[in-house]
Amino acid sequence: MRQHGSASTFSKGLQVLACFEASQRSFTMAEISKMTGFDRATTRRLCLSLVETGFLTKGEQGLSLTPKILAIAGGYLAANDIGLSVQPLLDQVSQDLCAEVSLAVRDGDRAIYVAKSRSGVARVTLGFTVGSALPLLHTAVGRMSLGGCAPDIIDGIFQRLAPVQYTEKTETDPEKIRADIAQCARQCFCFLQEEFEVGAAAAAVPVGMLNGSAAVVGTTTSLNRFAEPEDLEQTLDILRQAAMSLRRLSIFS
Amino acid sequence: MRQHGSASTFSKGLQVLACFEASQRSFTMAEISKMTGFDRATTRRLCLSLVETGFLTKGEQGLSLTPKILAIAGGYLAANDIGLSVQPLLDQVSQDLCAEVSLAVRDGDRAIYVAKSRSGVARVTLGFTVGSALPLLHTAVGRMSLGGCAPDIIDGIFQRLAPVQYTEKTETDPEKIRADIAQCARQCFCFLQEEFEVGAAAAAVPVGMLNGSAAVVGTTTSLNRFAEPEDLEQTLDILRQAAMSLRRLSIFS
DNA sequence: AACACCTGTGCGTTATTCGAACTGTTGGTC
DNA sequence: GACCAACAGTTCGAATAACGCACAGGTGTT
Repeated sequence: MRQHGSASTFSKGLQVLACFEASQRSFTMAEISKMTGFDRATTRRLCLSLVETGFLTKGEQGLSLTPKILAIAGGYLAANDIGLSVQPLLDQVSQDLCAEVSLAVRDGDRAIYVAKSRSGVARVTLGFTVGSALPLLHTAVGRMSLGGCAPDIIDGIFQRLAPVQYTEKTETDPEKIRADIAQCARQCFCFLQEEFEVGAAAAAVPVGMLNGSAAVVGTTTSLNRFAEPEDLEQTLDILRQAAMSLRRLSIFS
Repeated sequence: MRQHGSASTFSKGLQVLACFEASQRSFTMAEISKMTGFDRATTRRLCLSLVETGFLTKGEQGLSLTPKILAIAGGYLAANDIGLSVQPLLDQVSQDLCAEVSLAVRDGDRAIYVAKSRSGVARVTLGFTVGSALPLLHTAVGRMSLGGCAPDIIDGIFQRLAPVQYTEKTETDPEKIRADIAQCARQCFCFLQEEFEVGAAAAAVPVGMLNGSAAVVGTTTSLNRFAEPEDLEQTLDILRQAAMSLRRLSIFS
């Protein structure tokens, strides 16, 4: 049931567009019809509109996104001054840490990377980019972004999201995850090992709010990077300084 | 007049969404109505749909994009394997060049950055990010992406686009720009100084086609970086090697 | 040949959308 | 305080865009 006064056909169309978040090279109209639950003819009309307006291209394998969607994403990044103020800072931090560093924000039931830097000397990459969506419950940036949320928000998230077993080390007990989120909030950092990717460790610290979304800065690297206890402290120190520098930018509140 | 069998309301809505490419922090419905030419009530309904579906948020200053659009852009990047295969390569090249390096593709009447790397030691950044849209006629990546286009495509572009005076050094004579595009095609590189940004020089070389769009790899740096004639040759050599490595990836054809 | 899957098309029906007109709020100026 | 500009919210009758069912065709596989 849509709110009075909006456009239901447009809303349906946006659901079709959102199907392309899945990292699939191309989709058939039949697949999209199944994903959205819309009638085949409805799906076809909406897909044709996306092709006409330049958001999709129609190839032999099916429908694919064009770079046009990137241009709108670029509008979000420019509006939030990511390129001029956040990126150079992350580039410096990545150099200091010799690891991938990212700024992520919570968007509904996931965390999304809005900036990312990886110096040439960093060895590990999981292939994430600006725009990558990460699970809230199983990543350092995800849990840290929940750290400042009201209990009813957290309750809602646990109602909608079931824990997922990404690796053998993934914690899947909801109560333990909740407790860890609360601890992250108290200690102002999150550190996870191999919960989301085998062989990978991740740390995150809170930054503040970016245009209404909780923002955190984090790093992902290989496990052996944290062989000594003081390795984590050193990393967190650098991330905290990064967060402090980020907070000085006018885009955070 | 829409093609038979597509959805005009959805197409209108997508025009509203496309307004947010402009790097403005927020927009009023009145501004969007002016930008699109739609009736105020129509604009309002379409905007409400974007808010309901989570693409926009409504704040005191007006409507702003949420990170949701980034997630779809992330789908494009993941579908094209940008994070796992292109980005590490650009990171390495950026380290080698000590400069910002980007992969751009032509999308209609502009070039869009799909990947970008800037090592911590690079001094210059213009603040562009993945998603930044650059003019075709006045940037190295833009002109180089036109290098492989058929004459009718180039004719169409010159019919739709008038040259713009970005700096005192910007070439605005269409015939001279055409001649330069042709020369870029012959010599397989483009090098421009201060045509788009004062104090900046840019070089680009072609890569191939990425999902139907012409892709080029380029670098932007300060003018004094090319004080000696052999400086450009060295940069082009590195970019050409990068292009060769990129072409080995299965995503280019 | 049969089957599964995907796509394209026509058309009667109706739900959605449109846009004009009216109303309300806010901030700035005099 | 009055007035104005700009923006936003709402209603509703009319028109049309969109829906979805049914039919038809193409392609690849067995």
